[in-house]
Amino acid sequence: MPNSDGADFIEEKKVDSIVSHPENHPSSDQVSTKASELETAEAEMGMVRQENERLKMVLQHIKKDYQSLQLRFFDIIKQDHQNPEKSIARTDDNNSVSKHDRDQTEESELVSLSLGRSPRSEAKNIIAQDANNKNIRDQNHDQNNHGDHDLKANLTLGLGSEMQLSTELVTDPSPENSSEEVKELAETHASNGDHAWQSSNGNPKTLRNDGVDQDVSHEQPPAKKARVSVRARCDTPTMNDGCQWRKYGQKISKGNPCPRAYYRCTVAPSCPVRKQVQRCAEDLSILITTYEGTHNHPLPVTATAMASTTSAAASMLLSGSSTSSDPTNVGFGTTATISATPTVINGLNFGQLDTMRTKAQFYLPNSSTTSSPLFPTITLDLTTSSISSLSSSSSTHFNRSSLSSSLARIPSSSLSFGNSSEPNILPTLWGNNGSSSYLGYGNTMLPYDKAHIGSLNLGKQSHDFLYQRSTEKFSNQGNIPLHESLTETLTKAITSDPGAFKSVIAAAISSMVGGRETHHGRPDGAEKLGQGLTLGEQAATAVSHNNIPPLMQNGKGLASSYFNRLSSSNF
DNA sequence: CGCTTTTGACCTGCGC
DNA sequence: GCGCAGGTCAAAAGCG
Repeated sequence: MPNSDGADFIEEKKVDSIVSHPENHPSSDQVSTKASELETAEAEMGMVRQENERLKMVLQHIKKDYQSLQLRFFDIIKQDHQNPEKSIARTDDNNSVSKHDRDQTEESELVSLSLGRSPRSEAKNIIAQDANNKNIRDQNHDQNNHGDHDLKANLTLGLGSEMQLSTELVTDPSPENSSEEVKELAETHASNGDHAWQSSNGNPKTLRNDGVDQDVSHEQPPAKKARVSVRARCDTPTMNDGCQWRKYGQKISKGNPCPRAYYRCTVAPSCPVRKQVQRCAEDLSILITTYEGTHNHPLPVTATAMASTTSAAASMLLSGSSTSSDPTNVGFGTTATISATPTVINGLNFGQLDTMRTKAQFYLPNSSTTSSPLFPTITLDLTTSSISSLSSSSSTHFNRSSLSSSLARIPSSSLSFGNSSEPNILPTLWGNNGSSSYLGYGNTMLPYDKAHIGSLNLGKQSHDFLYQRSTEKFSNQGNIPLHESLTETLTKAITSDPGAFKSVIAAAISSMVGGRETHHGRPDGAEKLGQGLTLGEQAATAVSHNNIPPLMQNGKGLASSYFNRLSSSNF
């Protein structure tokens, strides 16, 4: 750990110097003046020392917490690697619920990523890892500068490289993927004997029709294709995501009277991206759009947000799933929830009536319930899904995967992003106090013990305030700026730094594993002090960059751009 | 006329 | 092997 109180030590020495070297021949007035100065200095020194002691204690506490959490995290990781089944069983043991509930719990645990604010969550159960402690150091520096309030609001624990999942599995190696990613993929999959990713076209049909690819597909296990499912309230037949689609089929699927429509992207003839559109059986106003694949062509500006979001979410999902070769164990078994400001995407208002509670939720199922086991799916819920409304949902195909009916009881962690309300950029994201990309803690949090929800609140600003700012700003300008708010928020949250986002989620997952064991018997403030999160080194680095890269379809440009703007806007 | 949508047929994978 | 369900194809129809 760094010597964060070094500045105070120097100040202390200065005071000592003043005290030990009085002037040689002072007059009586001068003596009295000097005496008073001396008293003042001594008083200051005493205060400084007191402050030093206090900060040292805080620091020690943080250090202690950090080390214990780190140890616990590695233990958990080690156990999970050695015996994944046991890990699942342990989870079950912690849930004294009905068998039905346990079944659902087995499928997924909830990590809530809250964009905007986190009213029902508390960030005291996050296990974060930082190999070099840099963020701790920075954090402590902030503590010294901002006092207790900011201590609670702006503490961080870094996510070091050790938190990064060791292997990347991106099954959609579209041309826009960076060469580094491709290279990484090549290395990873070469070692895994998985070459399916090498196909430039994820379209199964193409594989069937292409003799060479067909041979490959016969020889190699099929690639896991990530899907990103977006639930949104929408009155129109399809959600206008800015892209150009052509319908190529329609089917009545089991368990849903509404037909499922199949679309493929027609922006480029060879684009492998497809989407499925189906109305929710319970709520016909909800449109479920499932995206598959990544565009291999430049996208219209209006389409970049959604494309980036889905692409990054898919990448994140697949990265998480890479730790297991078992398709039924895809991902973390985790549901990630991202609360965001209410928004309109390309003219479609999501969460019209209950916008103040709009949440966008990423569901990372550990069993592929929404689709084939070959297609791990992440669900982005842009509906007005308050906890209560979700909880009332009956058991359906979708709900089984989303665990919506068990949101309230499943242990979860909430990562709350953003207090930025800068409309020019986007209404909300993980903007902080301008000085860092750290995830602070929100103002209102539900005790972990009550809801089993831990949280990381990246912003302090009221969700309502964000909404108000957004609507005030754009109420007379049509929907265009709001179009971008949520998708961009989510997009940037994910794509700003996929690795960091992954880390955050990993940390959140860690929190809900380790949090159960660590949150007992610890002062609340101390827990908060010791369990912040950061987006990790990469995000911090991204913030510090000044160059703004071009907008790129895969979202990396968006991300860096956003961070640059964040850092320059200095909220 | 060109593009999109519709719709029945076909293919594939999976469970029994 | 059979049936089922999801997904896709492609010809016909619709539309601007």
